[in-house]
Amino acid sequence: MSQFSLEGVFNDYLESKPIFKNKQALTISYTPDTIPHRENQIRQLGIILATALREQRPSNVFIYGSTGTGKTLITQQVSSALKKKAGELNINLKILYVNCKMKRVSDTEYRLLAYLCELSGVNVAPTGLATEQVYKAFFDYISNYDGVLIVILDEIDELVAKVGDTILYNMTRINQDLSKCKFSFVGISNNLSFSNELDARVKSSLYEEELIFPPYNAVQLADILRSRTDISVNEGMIEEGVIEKCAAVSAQEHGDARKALDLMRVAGELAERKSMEKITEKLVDLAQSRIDRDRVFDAVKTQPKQSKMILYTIISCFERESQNMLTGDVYDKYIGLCKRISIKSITQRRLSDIISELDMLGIINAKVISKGRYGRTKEISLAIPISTASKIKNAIEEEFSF
DNA sequence: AGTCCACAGGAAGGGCAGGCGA
DNA sequence: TCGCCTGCCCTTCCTGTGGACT
Repeated sequence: MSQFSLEGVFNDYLESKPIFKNKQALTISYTPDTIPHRENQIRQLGIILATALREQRPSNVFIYGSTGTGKTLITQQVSSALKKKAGELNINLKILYVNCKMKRVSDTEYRLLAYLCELSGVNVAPTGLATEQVYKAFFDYISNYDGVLIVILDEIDELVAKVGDTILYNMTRINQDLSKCKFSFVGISNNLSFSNELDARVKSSLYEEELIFPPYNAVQLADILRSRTDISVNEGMIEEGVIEKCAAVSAQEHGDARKALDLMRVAGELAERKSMEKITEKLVDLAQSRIDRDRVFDAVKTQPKQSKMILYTIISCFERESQNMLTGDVYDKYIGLCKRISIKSITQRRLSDIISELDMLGIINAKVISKGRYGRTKEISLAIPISTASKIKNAIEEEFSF
């Protein structure tokens, strides 16, 4: 048996030249001092919100642009600058930021209101009360607040998809009953056609001002990457062409700066792990498949048991036959599996919903097709490489030990 | 042109768990 | 402890549908 030496692993690591000097600067939680190619948006948002510095109500703003175009970053930067200035001028300004995509924050109207109450320092039970009561608690707080209050709802499209737009309607009406508080509202959305889904009344009040964040192109992404790698990666650790490659890959994915930063960070981590001297283009490829795989694993992990069983069924069939399946086929196979391992099965109606959910997560592709006389159904295929799918299948097998 | 299949997917509601106030 | 509320996962019942077949 060969002798494994942990001491050796540590020494190798310590002897190799570190790739990063400040890895944090390549994560989304990092707020840089300057944001390249967004000067215009920063100025526009600043002008709109500056009204607060005269203790007047800023217009409601709606911001939209694809993922990783700097919407959140810029909104946060402008808000903190505004708060600082308001502090200097002794102006009462409160900004409540909510990311509607966060689980257990805005899955329901109730939870969002409870979260807003929590941010405002109002004590509200996380469940158990009538929604009306939580509305009242929040509105009471606002009516008594003497100053400017700005609520920022990030990923507002997710909120509306989950709970509808009633809550937005109620929020936009708040101002009519306020005397002391100046209340305004910033909505941020990834979905460019989001406004079409809104009630006309909500739209007219929410869209007092509109800001658009166009996707970054490859050249701009390379600039952003350079400014971040300057502070995060040690000099000479990036092979020529790597920054351009990360930028090009991300530019193809709707000009997503977040993706570019992730690629660079993961490629750097891989280089450190492999004790390599530089981040190479090959590592960027590897990083990309690693990121895709992790995303899928995380999505599957949080699914309920029956979703996992259905995904298991689909993957098993693909391993055997590697051809597209129909809803009916999946259901038959799923029932067979449930019988074999003696678990309770769900109905085909529910299975149909779960298939749509797995489709939305990007794990499978489910397309509604008509086979004429032979009915309408969904054609299902895997949206991830079969090697990743097999790993997921093994993880599910282990979890339920069958 | 009408029929018919195999579902899709909306609506309503059941059952259970978790959490709260009285 | 009890009643009440919400969230989640699920069922039942139902209507709608695209296009091959007759």
